[in-house]
Amino acid sequence: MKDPRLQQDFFEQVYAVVKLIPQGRATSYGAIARYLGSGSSARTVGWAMNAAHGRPEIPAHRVVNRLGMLSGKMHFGNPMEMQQRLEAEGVHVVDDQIRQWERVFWDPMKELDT
DNA sequence: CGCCTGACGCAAA
DNA sequence: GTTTGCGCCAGGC
Repeated sequence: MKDPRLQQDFFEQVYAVVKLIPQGRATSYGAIARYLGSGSSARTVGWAMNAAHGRPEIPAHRVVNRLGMLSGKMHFGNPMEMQQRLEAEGVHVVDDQIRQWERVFWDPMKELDT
């Protein structure tokens, strides 16, 4: 990501991908980072989500770490909100971990790859 | 300014 | 096989 303009839009790019996540599916910070070309900036994606608060358009609950763990649930107003929203979409969560993660996982690289 | 931290992820020890 | 450390980008102090 050498273009400063793209860096500026990094968050927006993250949001754009997150908004594309289908209901009942979830992806990982790293997957989004790789899709955006910054494969090793998964943390920044997490930071972007942190800044996504107050953005109902952005289903932050559908973004978890690469293991399918709800690592960011504490950053929701109510830690259970993330899990509840996932469950409401048919994604079962046990012990802060998504069940059948392989099936639920939505890889933008794979799904949106041109 | 420079140093530290963070919703992560991978390599190395 | 488990634990530690570093990189990535942005923001706070």
